[in-house]
Amino acid sequence: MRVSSAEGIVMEALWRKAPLSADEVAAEVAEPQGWTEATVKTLLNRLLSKGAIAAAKDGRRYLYRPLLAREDYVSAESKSLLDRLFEGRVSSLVTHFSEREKLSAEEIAELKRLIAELDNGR
Amino acid sequence: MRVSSAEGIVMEALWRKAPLSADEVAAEVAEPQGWTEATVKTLLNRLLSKGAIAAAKDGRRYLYRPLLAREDYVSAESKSLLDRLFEGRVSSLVTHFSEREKLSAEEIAELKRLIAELDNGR
DNA sequence: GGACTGCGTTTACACCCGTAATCATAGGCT
DNA sequence: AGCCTATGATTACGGGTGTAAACGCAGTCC
Repeated sequence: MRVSSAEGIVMEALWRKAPLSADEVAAEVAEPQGWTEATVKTLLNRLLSKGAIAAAKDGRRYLYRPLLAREDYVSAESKSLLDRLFEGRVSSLVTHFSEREKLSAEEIAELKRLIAELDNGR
Repeated sequence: MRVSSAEGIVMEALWRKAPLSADEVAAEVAEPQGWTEATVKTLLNRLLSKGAIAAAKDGRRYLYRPLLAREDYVSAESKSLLDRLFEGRVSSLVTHFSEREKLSAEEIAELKRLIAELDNGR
């Protein structure tokens, strides 16, 4: 079940807060994306067909909530990137970033902290 | 200039070795992808139109070579993923992987080595 | 020299995606 | 009761993508 990039924006809104009505989702994403409410409705419906979200009747309207977990989505997306471009190795990606994008001192410190933690977790 | 995922496969072949004839590219990618040679030709042509590769006449045929650098492609793709899913932070991605995908001891060691290096590069 | 063949070029086509507008329907307002 | 309105459902439409087949042309082999 593939979630497209525009759909991903809608999912993010529902991951932040759910359930939401179509209106509320639109309030979250339409303006920043430059979308009309119609567009948001289309995306909600596509997500429904894909089974990525569910809708529960609430009076005259529906409240939507995610079925797909953000963690699973993030995992799938990032695993796919890693596999396609970095032989599946996180360290290759980190190397790439350190060489090309320059990591901030703060990022480096954070990474260091992380690794230390991992390392003594064994 | 957006390179689609199927096109990316073709680019990878050319990044490994170039220049190559259409035939040679097909020899590299058609079988593993389950593509016919026609498909490979289409992809080469789309990449040509997009300016991602160049073709130089070699007798009766062309030899193709990348114009887009792999590094630039990889940067764009990974930056976009990081921004969409990890607030642009490499450390968030590493955290995610350490929690969800379990990093191998070897990966951890490699990361450690990397960080140490970065860290004393200042 | 005419048929075959290897290549590049054109055309095809269905499906997904971004982006909406339009339609239908059920309540609410007057 | 009839009309406005909110809201979901249906339809639209151009462009990109995956996947190819068909076409055209320049050499190559009888």
